[in-house]
Amino acid sequence: MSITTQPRKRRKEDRPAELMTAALGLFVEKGFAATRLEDVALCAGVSKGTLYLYFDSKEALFKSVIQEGVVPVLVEGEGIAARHEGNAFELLEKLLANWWAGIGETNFAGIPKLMVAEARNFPEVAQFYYENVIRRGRALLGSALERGMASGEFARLDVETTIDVVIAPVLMLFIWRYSLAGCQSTPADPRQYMAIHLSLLRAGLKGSQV
Amino acid sequence: MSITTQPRKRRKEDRPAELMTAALGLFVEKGFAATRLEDVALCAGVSKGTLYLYFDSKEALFKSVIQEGVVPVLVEGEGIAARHEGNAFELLEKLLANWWAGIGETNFAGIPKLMVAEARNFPEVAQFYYENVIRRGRALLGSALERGMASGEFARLDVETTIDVVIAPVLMLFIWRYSLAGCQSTPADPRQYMAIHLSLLRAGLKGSQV
Amino acid sequence: MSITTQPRKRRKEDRPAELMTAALGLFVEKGFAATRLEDVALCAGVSKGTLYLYFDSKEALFKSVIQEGVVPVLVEGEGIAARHEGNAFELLEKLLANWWAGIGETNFAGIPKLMVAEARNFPEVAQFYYENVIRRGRALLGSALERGMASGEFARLDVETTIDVVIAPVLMLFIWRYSLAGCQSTPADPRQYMAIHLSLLRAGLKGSQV
Amino acid sequence: MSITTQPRKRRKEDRPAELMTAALGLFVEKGFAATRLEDVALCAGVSKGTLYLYFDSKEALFKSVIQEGVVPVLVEGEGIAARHEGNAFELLEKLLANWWAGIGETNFAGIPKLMVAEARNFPEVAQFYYENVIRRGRALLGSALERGMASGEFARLDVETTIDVVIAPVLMLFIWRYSLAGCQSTPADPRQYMAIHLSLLRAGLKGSQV
DNA sequence: AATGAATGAGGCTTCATTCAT
DNA sequence: AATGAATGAAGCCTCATTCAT
Repeated sequence: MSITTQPRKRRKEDRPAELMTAALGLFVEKGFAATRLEDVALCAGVSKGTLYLYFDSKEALFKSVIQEGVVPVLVEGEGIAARHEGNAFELLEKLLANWWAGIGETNFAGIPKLMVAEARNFPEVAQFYYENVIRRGRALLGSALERGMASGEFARLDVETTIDVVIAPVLMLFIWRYSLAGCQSTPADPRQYMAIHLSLLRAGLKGSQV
Repeated sequence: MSITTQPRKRRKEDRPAELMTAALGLFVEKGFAATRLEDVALCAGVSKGTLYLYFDSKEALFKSVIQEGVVPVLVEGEGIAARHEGNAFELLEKLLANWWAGIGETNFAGIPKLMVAEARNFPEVAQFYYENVIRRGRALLGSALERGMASGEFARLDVETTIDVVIAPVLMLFIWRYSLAGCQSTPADPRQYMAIHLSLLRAGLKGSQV
Repeated sequence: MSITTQPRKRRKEDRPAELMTAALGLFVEKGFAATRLEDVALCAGVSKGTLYLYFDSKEALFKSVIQEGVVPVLVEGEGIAARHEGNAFELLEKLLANWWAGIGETNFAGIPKLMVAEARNFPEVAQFYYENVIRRGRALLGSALERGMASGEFARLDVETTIDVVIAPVLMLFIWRYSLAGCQSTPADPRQYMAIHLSLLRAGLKGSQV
Repeated sequence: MSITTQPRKRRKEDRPAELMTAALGLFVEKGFAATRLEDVALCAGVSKGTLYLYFDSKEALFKSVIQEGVVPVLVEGEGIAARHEGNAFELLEKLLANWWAGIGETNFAGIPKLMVAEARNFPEVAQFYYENVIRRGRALLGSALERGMASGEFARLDVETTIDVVIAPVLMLFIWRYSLAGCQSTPADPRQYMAIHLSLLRAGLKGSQV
């Protein structure tokens, strides 16, 4: 009939996402252990018990947050790579920009910090994250680097390690934002940070020919 | 006069350091919240109560671990910079190599991960860390970059942001080691990682003249 | 007119009985506290909320299970006693056999265990059970014993206490079945158990004359 | 020095026993689920946390209560049987009297009720109880019965089942005391109850010869 | 009549902290 | 200085109960 939001029915379907959003916000803010489920519930506007209608335990909630939160972001990047036709460095730029834009505006940007902090306490989750996010993201970057090396646009370097070096400053950008940002220890202007990172890469990766 | 001189006396003086070493190991392994003081004590071979003879609280222990653990490392770097006479990039190389060598072999390398994970839960400690480690380390790097820019060896870039970009891969190297290393998601060969980082920097920072 | 007459209507009237049957099964299996209403509902094929349409609370359900479940069984025994014409021991045999047969095949046999376990937590229910089941059952047995003592068939013993002794092995038979039966700690052959009990009674109760 | 009870040291050794005594009292009174650890602690004069210095969990406490509480009682009985020289029925009398006296004065008498109520919820404990208490107790009784049957003092009956019948009234005596005693549904005079039980047995077991 | 999502009180358990020895 | 038994606040989790649909 009207737009009035059948509050009951709609809730049922949206609840898990609402809860995971609330949980993500607190997990990236305080870490897993220091986050109280009561606060997650409060933050989502429900009671403590409601969490257990959708998640078996605090740990299960944590896993879900990680597992649901990050995979979609990579799909977009894979699409960009598939459609790209210009040179390799332009692809790199696009990928990094997209990654930064797509994640950087949301709390998903806090997941790297969260994984870094909790990987050892949740080996299963770390394994999942490695298989489904890290490995896939690296493959994406690696294909761009190899494209450039094949065409002579980039110098020949060890690809795997170059991926590490290329990706590290972007990860740190996100990590800083969720850790020491309060101490003004973070790049004041992320755009400039990315620009310099890319300018270093442009010159640093350059191969023998154009 | 044997080598085992006054084992008692020595013990007493070493206690705080022993406790901090044990604590560091567990903190960087499991994080602050997930570390139990009982395990710290066990690890140091003392009883739980003994910890409180030397530290007022778990948080005080944490602060001490951070505060005592990292400052000394910087002094060495400052000495290197003061004595250096070659070109700026060689200084950069020395500083990064020294930092990596001096910290990389010990659990101090886990402190960046620890700070990243706990900065928001312990703003005071983060502030201390920022003032005494980050700011000082950045000043060190910044002076090397400025030296190179002044001489025309490096291109002119925003110094503060360039520091971020230069330092990020080194920080990530340490962070990886204490988080996802178990998933083989860490650079297999740190030396090569550092080499590529430096090679990218060498070309990327290069200014108009030598 | 088929046999499946008005399935709706019938359902409605049977609900309480269905729920009580489900509850009895779980109560005698796990005890009152360890039985979850959700499981009772599941077991009866309804939702949790439906239970509250018929019973005010878990305790009310418990009371109903006890109260509805056992009284009918005694009526039959009272009828047997009223109609009996032979000697006292034959009546005893009939009563015990009937009791065992009438209860032993259903989950009602679990009620003694249930009452034993929960009597102290639910004094009201215990009181009800005592007034309506125990007292009545004892009166039945007592009249048989007194009949035998009056005729000289049985020796003169304290009637109340003799009732206890006569009834205890039968109660234990039921209790065992619902507790340690899994450990093969229960009489393997209830029929033989009852036979021996009766044979001991026959000789033990015997008075000066037949 | 003096009798003054080094409260600290002595405590350490006595605590488990104190806690188990308190727990036994509440378990037999209210059952496992309905007993709150806070009450156990209160009852033992300690705090909630102290329980966990000695027992891993509520269930572990339960197991300990059962396991520590009952075995010693059987040893005495086995000694009596070994030393007995009279006829079989006198041995039976001694065993039952000893069992009743040794257990009947303490809360251990509540353990049969406890096991009956919880056996299905704690199969491990039930198994332990069966192996270490029931089986052993039955062996004891069985040897007395067999001695009597061999000498012709007792009639030949199925031994295992006869054990059940002999033991059931004693078990019920204890069970009653911890369940429906409040309803005056328990034998008013346990001594008379035992006397009648034994008198029924004496006549009922009697064999062809004396 | 029936549902099942939501609630929140209550219990088990952990662990930083204290203190008598 | 050192111990380790004891504490109790705090958090996770369960489940009887409610109520809008």
